[in-house]
Amino acid sequence: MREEEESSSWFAHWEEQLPSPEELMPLSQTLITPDLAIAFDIPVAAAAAPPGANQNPGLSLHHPPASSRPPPHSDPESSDLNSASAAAGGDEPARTLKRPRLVWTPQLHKRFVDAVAHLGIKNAVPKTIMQLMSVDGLTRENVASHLQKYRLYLKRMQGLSGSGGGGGPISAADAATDQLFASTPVPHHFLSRGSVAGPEPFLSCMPVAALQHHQQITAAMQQQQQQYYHRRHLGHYGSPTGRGGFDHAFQNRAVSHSGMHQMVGLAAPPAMGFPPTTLVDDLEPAKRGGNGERKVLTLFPTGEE
DNA sequence: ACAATAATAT
DNA sequence: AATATTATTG
Repeated sequence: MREEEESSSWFAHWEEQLPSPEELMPLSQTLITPDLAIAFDIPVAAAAAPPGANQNPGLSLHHPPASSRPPPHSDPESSDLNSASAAAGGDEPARTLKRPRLVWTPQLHKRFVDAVAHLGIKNAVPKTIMQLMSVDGLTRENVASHLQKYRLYLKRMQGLSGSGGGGGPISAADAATDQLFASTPVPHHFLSRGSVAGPEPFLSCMPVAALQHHQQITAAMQQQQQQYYHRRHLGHYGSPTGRGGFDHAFQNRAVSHSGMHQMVGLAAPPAMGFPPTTLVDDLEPAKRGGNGERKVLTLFPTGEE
């Protein structure tokens, strides 16, 4: 039982373990790739920003595959990385930087489904869903993209559920694809074909608002986290359950690799049914062959479900 | 001008 | 395969 104490204290002092920004700065330069250095515009010349006072809301992550070189001007000017042309210390950084891919964890998806369920298919549109989820850092496009896929999933389900006689063999690919979706119970009426489902008697008129102000803060934190630790792969514990069993890959809290996982606890007003959530950098789901290092963001549920 | 959806790209 | 991004439409 003493373990319980330890487990509860694993986060008690997480702050103390955090190195100062100044401490990390030099390290970052060493660890991060030149690309990242450019993208992040490491403020070598700029005063290090203390936690809580981020220099800028910009998120960035340079993408590796040099395929995205939008500049129509035929001048990559790639040779210049120290300079000032990009953004010298402390000033508004490039706003054209990309954020890392969002990873839809089962928890995050749960929130998504929850929101959709409460809104009703009718009103379940990206913007609204996003707001209801109140997950900072989550963008409308993130939701839209996921929603698109989710709809396909639902269609698929309907298709093989109503059709008589099993005409549509579910390809193996599909099964694998739906792992995420399978992890969350799909509200009955979702599958109801042919008609809409009104909004649940639940939160009918929820003053959804005032939730998007944390975005900048967390966004910055995400950025820092990305700079901070260089995680390759911690190994995974979730057993590859052959089927719909998402073995919570979230036990990483037990990992004692010198890992620096940080959790950002953001206090936010319990506007709607669910407590707000924050994005946190976590371990990656595991990859099989061929997937190099990919920086991603995952969501860690601050509240339980 | 904005938001949603569809289609396509990475 | 999973997301992002772009294009199209309402």
